[in-house]
Formats: sequence, C-alpha cells, structure tokens
Amino acid sequence: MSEPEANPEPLDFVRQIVEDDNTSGKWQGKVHTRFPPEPNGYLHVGHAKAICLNFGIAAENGGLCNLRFDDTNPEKEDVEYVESIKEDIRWLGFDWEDRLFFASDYFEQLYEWAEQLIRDEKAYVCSLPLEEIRSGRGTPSEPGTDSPFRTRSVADNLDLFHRMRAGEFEEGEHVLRAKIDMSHQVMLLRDPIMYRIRKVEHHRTGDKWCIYPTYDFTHGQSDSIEGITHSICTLEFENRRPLYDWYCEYLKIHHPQQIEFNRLNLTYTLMSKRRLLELVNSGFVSGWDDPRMPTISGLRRRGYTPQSIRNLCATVGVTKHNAVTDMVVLENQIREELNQTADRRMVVLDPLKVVITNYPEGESEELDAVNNPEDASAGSRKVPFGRELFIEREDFMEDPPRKFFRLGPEREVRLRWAYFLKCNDVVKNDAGEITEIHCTYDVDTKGGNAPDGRKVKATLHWVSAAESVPLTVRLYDHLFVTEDPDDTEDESGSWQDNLNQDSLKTLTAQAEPSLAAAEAGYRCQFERKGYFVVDQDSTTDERVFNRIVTLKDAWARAKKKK
RNA sequence: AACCCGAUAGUGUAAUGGUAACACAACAGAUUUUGGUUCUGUUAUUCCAGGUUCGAGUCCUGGUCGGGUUGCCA
Repeated sequence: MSEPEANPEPLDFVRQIVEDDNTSGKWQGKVHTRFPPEPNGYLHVGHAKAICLNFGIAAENGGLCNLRFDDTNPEKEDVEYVESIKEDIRWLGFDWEDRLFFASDYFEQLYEWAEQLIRDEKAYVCSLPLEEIRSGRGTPSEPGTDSPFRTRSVADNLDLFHRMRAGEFEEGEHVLRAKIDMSHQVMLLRDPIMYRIRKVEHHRTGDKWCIYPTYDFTHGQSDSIEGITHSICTLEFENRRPLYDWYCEYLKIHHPQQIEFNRLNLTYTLMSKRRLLELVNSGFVSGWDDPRMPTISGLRRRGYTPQSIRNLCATVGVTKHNAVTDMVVLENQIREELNQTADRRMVVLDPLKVVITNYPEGESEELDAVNNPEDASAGSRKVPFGRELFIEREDFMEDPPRKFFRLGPEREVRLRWAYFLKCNDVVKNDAGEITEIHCTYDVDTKGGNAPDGRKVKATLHWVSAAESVPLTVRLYDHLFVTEDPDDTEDESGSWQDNLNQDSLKTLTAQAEPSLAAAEAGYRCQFERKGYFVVDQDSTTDERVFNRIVTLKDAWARAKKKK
C-alpha cells in the first residue's frame, strides 16, 4: 500500500525542526516567522537568503511571515532605509500583506515589561560610567564584579527609571540592567543592558522617547507579541539565545524558538552593511544601487532577476557552519535563466572596420536573424548588411596562434546570419596599428550556409558600419580582486587595498539598429559577449547598457592557461 | 587556560546506525550558424585518535583546526 516516495526533496535542518514541531503539535500546527531587518542600510543578497527562508518556510507550511523593522537604535536608522527594504522584498517576490510591524510600536509595552522586571527584582538602574560597566564585566575567563547599584531598592529603581524616561538625566548617566549573574560563563548574561539614554530623534517616534531598549530586550519580546513560533536568525546571534530565553521566561510571555543558520557569503565581495556603507560614502561606488554592489538594489540594477536570486538562495543550502559560496554559482543562475529567455542581439564592443571589396558600392540589404535559438517563439528580426562592417577587434589576428579559429589573412569565417567572409588584405597606419581589413564575401553563402558544403571554424558577430548605432556600455567586474576581501598581502593591509580598480570600464560600442529604442530594464544577450541590461541612466540620445555577466568563454580560459 | 557553535571531493550541500552521493568548478570528448547552449565521460570526499556496535560520516570520550562571545550596535 505505502509506496516509498520518489526522492523527496531533503529538508534543511531548519525546515526539519519546523516539520518535527508540526508532527509533535508543539505549536498546534501553527508556523509564524518574521524577517526583522534593522533600517540602517540597504538589503544585500545575504538578506535575500533570510527572506527566502522565512517567507518560504511560512508559505510551505500554510503559515505567515511578518516584516518587522528592528528599529531600536535611532542614531543609525532612517526612513530611506525602511522604504528601500520594503521595495527590495517586494521585488524579490514576497508579500507581508498587512503584517508590517516596527519594534518601536512596542516601546510602551517594553517599558512596562522593564518595570515588571524591576518590581520582580530582576532589573536595576546602574549609574556606573560606561568604562566601569565594561571593566566590571570581567573577561571570558575571569568573573565580573557586582555593580554597587545592584542592590538599589525597587522603589529607587522605579523612580530613577521613570526619571530616565522623563529626560531628567544626560546620556550615559544611567542605564537599566537585567540582574542575572556577574560571574556567568556566558558574558552576555553578566547583567546586560536593557535601556540606555539617547536624546536622539527617532525616525518613527520622533522625540517621544529619550530612552531606547537594546536589541536583546526588544527582539524576543517583539517575536512574542507577534506570536512568532520560529525565530530564525543568523549564527552570530547564537550566543544571545540564552538571553532571548531568559527574558521570555522571566516575563512569562509566549516563548518562540530561536534557530540560527549560516549566513550567505560570496567570493569577491562582502556582506557587511558597515563596510558597504563605507564604500558608498567613499565614493568608490555610485551608491547603494551601484551595479557592483551585492545589495539587492545593486543586483537589480546590474540586471539580475528576482528568480535568479531566489534560485541562488535555494541552491546554497542552510546549515550551521560558515560557508563561502563561489560567485559563479550566482552568475550561473542568471546565465541559465537568460539563456532561455533573452533575445540575442549583435553589438561590437571594440570595432574594427571591414571593407568587403566585392560588395557593390552604395548598396545594402536586410538579413533575417534569429532572436533566440533556445526559443522558437521569439521569432526573428531584420539586420542591415552592407559593404562596410564592424567586427570585434579581437576576432582578427594578423598572425594567429595555433588554436585561434577566428579571422586572419586568407582565412574564411562566417558572419552570423549573413555570409562567409574571407580576409585578403590588412591596412595599417603609420604606427603599425591595423585600421581596417579588406575582405571578400561569398554571395552564395547568404544566411550562413555554403551550398558546396564547406565548413568554417568560426562565426563572428558584426554590425553594418553605416547603419549601426552607438551605445554606452558599462563592463562590470568583481568588486574585489581577491576571493576574500580580508586576504591582504601584509597584516597592516585593509580590505580596501583589495578593491578592484578595474571593476568598471565604460566604452562606446556599435550596435545593430534594433537596440536604439531599447527601454530601461530590457535584457538581451550581446552575441558571444554576455548578457546586458538597459540602465536607468539611459536617455533618448544615449542608451546605456550594463553587462550583467559574460558568457562562458572557453577561448579566454584557454588563453589564460598559457 | 572560560563558554557556545562547527568540520563530508576545489566550493556548496545530501546521506536521519546499513553500498558515501548531488550541484557547481576543473579536465577530456561529441554536437553546434554564439569558442554560448546541449550531451557523454574523467579526476577527487567523511579533521585526528580511541570507544560502543555485526556494522559509524552519523552515537560516546579525548584531541586538532576554524568561527563566535569581552558594544550603552543589530
């Protein structure tokens, strides 16, 4: 009766926990997750993994996923970030429906809970200066010492805490601390800070508050208020789980389970919001959405699709050990998608003039070119052909090495969708540089096939010199020259030393006319060169194309090996 | 020298005590009007030492290596 299932997709360890909980009835079959960004920067592809995980698990289990901003540090946060984060999540294809929340909406409740802990003698106002709180905490191997204010009466604590809120004290004069254990082996449990005084305007609450709760005193309770079942976060919060549990336990509130997974890292880039902000501020990149940035907005502008990013997140897996995924895994996702869906177009990035000496002067014709060999429904288009063309400079060599299949003196190649072409002569300037080449074409090979069955070893892309249109093309490369930005030559070096100074090259290319009217966001393949997208900087006079990714290039690889 | 977490081909993951596998990368070949795509094949893996067991990547003990913890950041 019960046939074994045909290779069920293996569950990652987080999904396994969720499934086990559903089986045991731990949460009565309920699954409720959340994605809790701090609005202090733009989302990056590492966040995409968390988004896919949280929204994905909810969807797969008939549950819900909230969007909650963890906005407890007004000094670094801003509405600009709130809006960009919402846009990026929507663009990725996820929907929080009516469940948009802010931790700052819970400030009043949090304040009451703080009072409750004071009354329960689980919290106290500590009036030690910052340095003394730090030194009093000890080190991982030596216990800390109790604050002299640890024994303050409940009445005094309540009074002081109220006056903190009322703004009677300056920043740093007092903090509220949990009373746990100053000699605990887990440093975090040595009377952690719950509230600090910050006389700073908050992007949502304005000047209503001058005391702000810390992450630890906010996050678990926010989860609790929202009825979260599985609080999924990254590995660096592992150490904080005891405190998450402590607050839920002593507050006697709904207690979600925190589960930590490994964040996404990619080679040749970095995922630190602080460092990405530095890159933006330094001007090395044009902004958070610079197409070299690993931000969602950067990848979007680079031409990546939501599907390609979701596919990456599905591919990398979810475990508990620090992993670095090769950038080519991301690149392959967009290549795979665009190979199926993108139009092919001919664009010459580095033009070399070709004169076809046996083509009648003053004449031209239109040839049929297939739009996408992977998709017959994409149809075909007309491309103009004439006596003078441009081909890619690197597709011609006067003295070709052994494995070079492209054009050379007395060699014959195919012009894509056009004719066979043979080179007869090379014209140079005084400096010895090739300025143009003279060729003849075989009129019987129209469309690219020889009736006599002869073969050529290469097919080149080309454009008509008279009818091509100029395009601004931005060639992007890795942000860093090393796989690991921190891998500096000497120890005094910094990650900035590894920035790729050649990560952006701008040039003017010659394109077939059909590209003159391409609209922002249009993606296509420049045949033999890569996938490109029209950038938002385009104007009616100037089309700007960003290179999303190159094609795989066996010839380039062979050259590099030598 | 304290505590927490981790370790499986080059990279990322699977194997839920029972034949170590998949994807990407690399390499070789076939096909090809993109040196693209597609197809075929090859190379290569359980950190170490003990223990439990008929049987250990998986369980136990010890070690090694890596990451994290000493913010009034999240």
